[in-house]
Formats: sequence, structure tokens, C-alpha cells
Amino acid sequence: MPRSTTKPDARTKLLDAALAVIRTKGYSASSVDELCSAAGVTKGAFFHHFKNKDALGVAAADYWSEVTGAQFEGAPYHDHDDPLDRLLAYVDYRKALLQGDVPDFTCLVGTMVQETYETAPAIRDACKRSITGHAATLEADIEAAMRERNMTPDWTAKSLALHTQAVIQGAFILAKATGGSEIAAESIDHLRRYIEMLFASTTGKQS
Amino acid sequence: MPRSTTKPDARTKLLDAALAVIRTKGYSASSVDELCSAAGVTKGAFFHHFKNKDALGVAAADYWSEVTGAQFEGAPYHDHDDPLDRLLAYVDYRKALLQGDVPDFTCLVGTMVQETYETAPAIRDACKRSITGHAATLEADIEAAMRERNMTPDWTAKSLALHTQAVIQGAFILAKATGGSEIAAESIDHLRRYIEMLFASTTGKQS
DNA sequence: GACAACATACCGACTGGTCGGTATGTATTT
DNA sequence: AAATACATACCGACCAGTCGGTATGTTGTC
Repeated sequence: MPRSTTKPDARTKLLDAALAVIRTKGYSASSVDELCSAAGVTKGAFFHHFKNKDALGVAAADYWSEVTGAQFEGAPYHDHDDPLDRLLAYVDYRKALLQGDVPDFTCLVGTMVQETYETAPAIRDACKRSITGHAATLEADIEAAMRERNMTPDWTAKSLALHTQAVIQGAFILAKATGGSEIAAESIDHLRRYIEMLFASTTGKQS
Repeated sequence: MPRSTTKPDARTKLLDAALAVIRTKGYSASSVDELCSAAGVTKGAFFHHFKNKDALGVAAADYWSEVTGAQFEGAPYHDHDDPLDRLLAYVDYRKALLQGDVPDFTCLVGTMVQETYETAPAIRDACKRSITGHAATLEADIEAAMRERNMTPDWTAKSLALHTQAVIQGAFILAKATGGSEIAAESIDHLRRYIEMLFASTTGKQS
């Protein structure tokens, strides 16, 4: 562990390159040679740090969890007092992230799991951890919003948290198909409207 | 086009094999050799019918549109008299299709577009046609349901139709990540609940 | 603090096999 | 006989992965 701001080592450079290249071309089409040249390291460095290509895939998914986890942890949507406001601000934040080119805002693990779910179980599990782990960060607020309203619905906080991820992942697919983020943004608008209606349909706010 | 029930020609066998293989392994990881052996034809037949691998990708997406288009056209959800009932029955039908192994119920074009949107514009466009074309079959019922209720919402029939596809595509990603269809089914439940609430929030049924 | 012993990080040429694609042949249909 | 529909053999590029090697720590011993 380097004590200060030393230049990134080969492993980190490879992981950063993997995020960019795999998000653009997919996992299978990203060759080890291309990942190395994108990272500015040699093939020897690659196989020094990773047993094989699949091991890099797993590490890239875990790295993605770290990077995005830190990003969302520091995002401003946590600042609201009310749990429902936090949840809605999260959705707004996800919509606001739909900026720039498609490879810049789409999800690494959603892309990778589509290609590897049958052929690389270790990568699939890493992607599963990433998605479900991120969804779990929403559960507490959902539960608090339910409790605030004395709701006993026929759905669970967990299922709603995962549903938000389904909508976002699906929106990314539409963005990739259409070449832009407009339709993806409209789908997130629908998600926001759904959450508003879910929590507005019951009576008042405090018991 | 063969006039009657002759045995399928090499082109059709290749397209059927492409649906199965690509849905399982993704587009890039599906080699021409493997597609040929899965179809029971030789490489010569492949390049007789398709200029290159990308041309097969485009043809497979179009073939997918044909096959699924016929399937949905003949599906029983059209039998309802009320347009909203037809829409909700469509959602129920999509949920009922979540049976068997994951490669059997997931979407070819949703998988392919993730890998090819930046590198193979022709395939991306074919996938876009498939998704938006299918979504368009829902628009008339959505519009009729809106009209029945004199609704003037801040969303369009088209955006809701595409949102259903986003949820379904996202549900497939969750199914691939978790290795089962349970969470995908719950996400479709949330979609159904959203549609019910959207059309229930306004007053009565006939004007 | 000098030095041996070992560990880590990285390099780049090389290998066997697979890739998409081509060239050419042959049987069948029109 | 001419086009269609395949089959067979093959090509060069590229693939993931290997291997011998070097440069630079780190650690233990005296």
C-alpha cells in the first residue's frame, strides 16, 4: 500500500482500462492485448496480477463496486431528512448521471453479466454482488418510508430496491439501442412517478 | 422461400442456432465455427448465406423480430375487450414467459445490443428496430386507455410502452445475475402495479 | 551496517490453437 | 448450361496464456 500519491501501479491502470474498454466493447470482445495497451502496461504485467482473463473480469466487477460505491456514498442525495425524499433524490441523481457518451454512463456489471452468466460463474457472481449490494443501500430508506406511513403492502423493500436497478439497467439497454439517453431518462421518470404513487396512495404522513 | 414443409434450409438452421447460441454466450463469444456446428452445416454454407459474421447478427435480430412478432401476435392477451385489460394481460403474459432456463426466456436483441452498440452499428440498428417495433405494438392500447379516461398526463403512450420494455430488459439482467427468474418476476409485478395506479388515479372509467 | 536470501513487480518474445474469412470444388435445381 | 446451394481445404491474423529473464525492494543474520 503506497503511503501517498504515487503514480498508479499496473494493476490499477489495468482495472481502470478494463472499465473503459469493457463498457465500450463488452467483455468477450475486449482482448488482453487491447486491455494492456489501453492501460499502457505489458502482457507480463497483466498475467502477473491476474491468473487469467476471467480473474480480471472478477476483479473489474469488484473494482466497479468499490468505485461506484464510494461515488454514491458521497453523493448529495443522502442530505435529505425524509427517507422518501432521499429515495426520490437517488432516482433524480441516477437520471442526472445520464450525461456524455453512452459508454460513460452505462454499467459495467450489467454489461458483463449478459455475456458471462452461463460461461463464467465467478464473473456472474461478482456482478450479482455488485448489483444486489448497491440495491441493498436503498432498502433502509424504503423501509423507513414504509414505516413512517404504517404501510403493509404486498411488496417488500428489497423487491422495490431491486426494481429500481432493473429499470436503470433496462434504461441503459434502451440508451445503447437508440444511441442516446432521452428514452432512458423518460424511463427513469416513470420509475420516479411509480415511487411517488406507491407512497402517496396511503393516507397521511405521520401515523 | 420454400413453398411447403420441406426440411429447413441451411440459412434457417443457422438463424435458429444463432438464437440459441448467442442468447447463451453472447454475440462476440459465439464463433462462426460453433454456430455452424450447432446448426449442423458447414462454414461454406455460412458464408454462402451471410457476407460476414456481422451480417448474420443483423439477420438474427431481424429473424428474432419475426419469430417473436408472430408469437406475440398470436398470444391470448389480445382477447380482452378493454385496452387497459389487454395491456395488463400483456404484462402478465411477459411474466408467465419467465419459465425454464435463463437462456430460454431472455432476449436476443437486448443481449446483442449491449456488446455491439459501439462496434457494429448495423446490428445496433437491427436491435433498435426490434425493441422499438415491439414496443409500438402496445401504443394503441395505451392511447385508447388514456382516451377512455380523458387523461392528459405528462407522459406519452410511447414512453410508457418503452418503459415496459426497459423493465423487462432490466428484469432479464437481474435474472442472469441471480441465476433465476424470481426477482425478474417481482420487477414485472412492480411494473403491473405501476400501470394499474397510472390508470386508476384518474376518476371514473367512461368520461 | 553489510550482505545473503528471498519476494515482488514487471518485461516482451514466443507458442499452440482459434478466429473470421476465402478459394475452389461438386451436386442439385431450373 | 447456368445459377444455386452447399462442402472441403486452407489462410493469415489474432487469441489467451507461458516462460525465461531483470530490476527493485524487503527481511533476516552476523
